[in-house]
Amino acid sequence: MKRAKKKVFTDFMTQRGLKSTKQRDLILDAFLSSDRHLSIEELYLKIRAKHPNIGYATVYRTLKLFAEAGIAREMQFGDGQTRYEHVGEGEHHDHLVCTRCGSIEEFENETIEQLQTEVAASRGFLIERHRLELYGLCGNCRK
Amino acid sequence: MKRAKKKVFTDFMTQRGLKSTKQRDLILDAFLSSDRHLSIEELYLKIRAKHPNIGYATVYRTLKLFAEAGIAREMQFGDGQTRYEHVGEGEHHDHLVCTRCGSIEEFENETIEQLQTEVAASRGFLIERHRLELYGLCGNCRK
DNA sequence: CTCCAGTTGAAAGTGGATGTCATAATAACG
DNA sequence: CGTTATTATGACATCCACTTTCAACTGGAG
Repeated sequence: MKRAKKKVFTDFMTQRGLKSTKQRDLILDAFLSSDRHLSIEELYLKIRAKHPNIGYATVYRTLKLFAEAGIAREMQFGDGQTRYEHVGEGEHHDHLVCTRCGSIEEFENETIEQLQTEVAASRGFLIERHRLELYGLCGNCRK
Repeated sequence: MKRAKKKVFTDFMTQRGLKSTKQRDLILDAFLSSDRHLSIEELYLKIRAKHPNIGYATVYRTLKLFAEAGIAREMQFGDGQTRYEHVGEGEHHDHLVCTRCGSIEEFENETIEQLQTEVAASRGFLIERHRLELYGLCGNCRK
């Protein structure tokens, strides 16, 4: 899976005539081996710990590249920071965001997706993408 | 309906010991008589057209007040601006956002809400609020 | 090895939101 | 009605999370 995404990214780079660099390899590794939903800042600090001479702008630009390459997706959960999540082949999921501890779980529900399509169709609306987030208390925080 | 919201707001102001001012009245009128989902900037410009000596900060602060009073709600649709929508008594709805013309329609679907609750329950998650947005092309823009 | 297009990191720039503060306006009181 | 204690306003400054700029620095094709 990591391998697969690395391949997707190198192919993307080749196809666009972009270069492979130490920094990009580092950032890709850090991204793939991280929890999902890290912000630029978080990933930057994480990498920075081991490689103090990497710039914020590079992390920023590289994450954008990941998004273009289709291995990452930008998300906003209302905390004022853009977060990047991993994207698998055509996979989609929605989120449960804990308002206390900030943890983010994922879920999928085919029936909901189906209903969304119906609602849209009844308005003549063509869905390109959607976002569904449930905010509240996660199991841990309810105790 | 406008009357009702005005009352809610004046009650809120009284209860909090806040003053009634020309500016607040103006902004409230403009807000209530506007399309839904205006950004601060949009409402500011709209008011500014008739009343050139009103400040952006006043609009900003007043909208925050509306939100606290419960007659408005802050929303983010990913265009980098905070938008304020009208809120009725305990009412809730989701959004269809056109990625071409930017128009925003609303819809409600009880079944989807129900399914959300079930998904959350199965994870031990307690929903406080949610957001569901469908992005795509509206009827007009598909033509 | 050379050379050039692509990269990097530091620093400056942006845009929207938010804070500051002297001045102005409200509303309660005398 | 004036006075006065607050509260509100508006111009401006600041913050913050990106986003762009640019001179110095590679990667890799030839």
